[in-house]
Amino acid sequence: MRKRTIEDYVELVYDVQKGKKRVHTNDIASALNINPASVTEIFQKLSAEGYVSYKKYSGIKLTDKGLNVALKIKKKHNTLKEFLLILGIEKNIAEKDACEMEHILHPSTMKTIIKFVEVVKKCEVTPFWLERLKEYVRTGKLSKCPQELYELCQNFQKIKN
Amino acid sequence: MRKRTIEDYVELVYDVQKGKKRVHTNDIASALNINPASVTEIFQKLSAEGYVSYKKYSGIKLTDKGLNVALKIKKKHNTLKEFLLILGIEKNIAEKDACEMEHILHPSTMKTIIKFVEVVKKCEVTPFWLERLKEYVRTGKLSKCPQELYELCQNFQKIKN
DNA sequence: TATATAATTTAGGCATGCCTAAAAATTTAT
DNA sequence: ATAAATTTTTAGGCATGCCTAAATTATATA
Repeated sequence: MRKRTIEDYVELVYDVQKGKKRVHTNDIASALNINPASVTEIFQKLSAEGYVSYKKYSGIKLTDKGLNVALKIKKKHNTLKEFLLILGIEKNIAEKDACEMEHILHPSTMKTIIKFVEVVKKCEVTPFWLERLKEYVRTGKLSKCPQELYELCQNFQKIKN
Repeated sequence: MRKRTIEDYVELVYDVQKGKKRVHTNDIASALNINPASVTEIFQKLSAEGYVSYKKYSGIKLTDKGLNVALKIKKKHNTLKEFLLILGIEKNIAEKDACEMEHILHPSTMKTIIKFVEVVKKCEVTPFWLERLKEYVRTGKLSKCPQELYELCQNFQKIKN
């Protein structure tokens, strides 16, 4: 796996923190399958960089700074997952890929994807292109674009110019 | 930057190798802005894992195994870049994000994206949803879906069920 | 409240991916 | 063909992200 970033940890701490006062080394260690001793080091780093408040032997708690970072990433994560789900990616895979993508995409790419998701979600019917895509993924066969739709697009294109 | 993978190196070697017999440490070092001494180590590793043939002081050359890996990644890369360009992402950013995504996406996500690109490319007109998305990204305003298109989608949905 | 148990931290170690400086090999120019 | 310049490699170093074992602190129970 790639090197885990501060963001990864902050996000995880956020998730674990729900319904708890403080997050302990073991919580993170078992979530990541790493040694509690390693988590202590992570806590020290997170603390040094101001993402958590840390008191020896009593776990950590996100600071405002940490919380903001966590929320920002959670939002990215959710949007990306929605995006992948829209495309028809299987839930678990969407979850995992979103997890990776959230750290690497350029803000402007992220922005476009946010808009993409919004547009699709505002549709009251499943968009035709999406139906067609999913069918293609499923069957390997790409149905022809119906004449009416084709003409519709052409007309709109003309109007635009 | 994230840790560079074997794949990164193989891909780069492939690019540099074009129109040359062998790839030398300096080629890679200057491309990655790292020290030639570090590249020697990379060459040794690539060689040990069978991606390149390596003879001290005379550079490397991709083996069949290495070439296959390179081609597979190049293909992924191109598809992802096309995908991002379709969504309206700026060229340089699409290039960079594709570079990151190519290493992390699940094969099934990749497969869907390949189909997505194919579908859009087969369209003889710019799909309506795409026009609409781009306008939304540009202006922040999302035009209403025209009644005709809406009805069309509804009809197709009915037919399907 | 004393003690056993569990959680946490410290100390020291290992692999990796990079570095610099110096040694070795190759290439170029005279 | 030899000296000078260039390229490549080796050797040794540093940071980082993990590890284990042992020491320390906290908690639970008798």
